[in-house]
Amino acid sequence: MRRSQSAATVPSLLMETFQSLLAKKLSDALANAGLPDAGELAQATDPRFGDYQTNAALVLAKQRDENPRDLAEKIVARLDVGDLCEPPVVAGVGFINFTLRTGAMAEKTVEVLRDERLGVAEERSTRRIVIDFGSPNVAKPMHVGHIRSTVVGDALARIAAFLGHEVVRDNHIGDWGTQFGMVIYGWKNLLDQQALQRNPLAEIVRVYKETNERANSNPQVREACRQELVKLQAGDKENTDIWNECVAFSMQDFEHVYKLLDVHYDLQCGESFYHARLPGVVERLLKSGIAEISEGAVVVFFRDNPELADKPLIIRKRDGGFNYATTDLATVDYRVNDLKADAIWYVVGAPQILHFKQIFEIARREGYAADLRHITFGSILGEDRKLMKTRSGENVPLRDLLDEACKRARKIIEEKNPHLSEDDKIDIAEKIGIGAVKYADLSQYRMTDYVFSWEKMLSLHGNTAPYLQNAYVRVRSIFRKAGESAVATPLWGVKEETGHRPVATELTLNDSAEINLAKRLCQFAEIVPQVLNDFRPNILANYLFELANSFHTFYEACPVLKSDEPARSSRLALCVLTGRVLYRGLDLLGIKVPEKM
RNA sequence: GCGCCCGUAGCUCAGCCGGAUAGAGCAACGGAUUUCUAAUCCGUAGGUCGAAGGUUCGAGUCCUUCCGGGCGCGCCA
Repeated sequence: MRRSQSAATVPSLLMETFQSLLAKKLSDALANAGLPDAGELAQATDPRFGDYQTNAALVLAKQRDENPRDLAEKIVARLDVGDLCEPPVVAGVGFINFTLRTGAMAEKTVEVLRDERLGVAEERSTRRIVIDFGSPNVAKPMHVGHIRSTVVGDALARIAAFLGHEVVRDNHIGDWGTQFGMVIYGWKNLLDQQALQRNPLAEIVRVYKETNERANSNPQVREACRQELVKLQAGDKENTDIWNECVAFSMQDFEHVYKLLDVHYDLQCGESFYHARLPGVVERLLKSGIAEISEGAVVVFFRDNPELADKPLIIRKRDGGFNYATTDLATVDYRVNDLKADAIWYVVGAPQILHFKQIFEIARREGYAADLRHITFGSILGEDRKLMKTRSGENVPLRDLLDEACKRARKIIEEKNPHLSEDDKIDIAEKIGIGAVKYADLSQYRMTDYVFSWEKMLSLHGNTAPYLQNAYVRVRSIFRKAGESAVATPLWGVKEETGHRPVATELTLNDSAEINLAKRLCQFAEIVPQVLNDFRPNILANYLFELANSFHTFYEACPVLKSDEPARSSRLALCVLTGRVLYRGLDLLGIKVPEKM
């Protein structure tokens, strides 16, 4: 039935959204009419149908083989919603439409304004969720391929945490692959110490690539690399030291990027962390009969699962080595048994769907109860609609990409607002540039491949970060202009997100732009929990875009500081709340706002 | 061969569990600036939702087949 009444989303605070209030009233009316709960109560699909609608009568009519409009009338007769909306009307084939009273909106807006959480309730049943995202590889620079995982994973983590879940952000770094044989061989034979001093990671990448080329054409080199890997895995001192240094250099590069992106991890348990646990995993699976020996390797078959029947999974190679799958199984075990995770979310690209199906299926057979989710996403494409690469056909380093974003943002700032101070320009360029890159990812459904375009993501028009940031800047500008006079009593104990306190105890909404804006502001609390429904940050992004749009319309139509009371105070309050919702909403997406731009 | 994902306006994309006459932005065209940032707003135009069947009160959404694109399928990660 209605999402707003499902166990996961019942508000635990006193404050409730219009949606949940109306859902309850509908539920009461249905009970009153001797009918079971049915259908859903949702925001209206079109303004012509009012603000909320329900299809309860349609669903019930089908179940009971009755006339939907008659049923709708029956339900409407028992609906007691006079405090919230105009009399509900039956429309179309049997929808019931609700139009909020302006007074109710004004009251609700004040409630939201008073609430530190902007009306967003914490989930009733919270869980410990390990979120696996980012996962760069050591000895390779982070590139565009990592950005979606990092940005989407971080946003989901922020949102889940805000909703009250206990979130563990885990960076599953690729620090133990077979590539290390080549890295170590290269380190020993090809390393240029001076180059290493200048740019460590670049030098490591260089020797890795060169070794790779040699290994491809020379079997002796390939064998030498394999030997280095064997030594490393056996704990050889020299190779372990080299490995440690490579990891440290790589981490420096990651940290630089994470600082720019404002991404933080609670845990960075890379693949090497699980190394010692791998034999145990294989033993356990063999013992339980889930795995078996086949052609010298240890393999899990899924014979009773039609989808996986012809897709076995190797967990120990014929040569005795372990692989990616073994590590992932050890990781599940650690997260469930040691970290006590109720859920694990893997924010990993779509190509690995099969792999995670296999892993999850094995976890299920082993009896792990945790809720395992593979949150997939599509690729970032270049203007040619092919996987985004540099001109020479290589992956685009993330550092370079982010630097260019800031550079381009800076250029626009120079054009639009040259009188800003140098410090401001640097700060704003970073917020706009990074924000634009992140928002481009988050504003789109994660499964769609999308075309990367500087021009589009940095545009001030349309669904972009700068457009949203500009709405916030306009709010701030009003308050800068207003100065202290706008900051009056009573104080509402609101956490300082914008630095300004509201100035009215009640709102008078007259202009349609004011009403629209207030309505949007009340919807924030209805939108945020929906994101986790199907892991879609773009739902929040789209909402914020519409909010910014409503605010810009309001801004054009309704002078704030120049208007007379009570409109002035009301409008100031709308501005405060818009600023706070934008700030908080963008923060949940991991995007910062500048004060000026 | 088998499996997964995608196909919506000229372009980039929304449209979650099936809801009413399919929506934005860009580009195009026409307006608005004695102003709290025009870095904006208002308006016009633009569609057989890849194709064909099916399920039902109702399908962009679910099922089947086909077409087109991407990805994946025993010792890489």
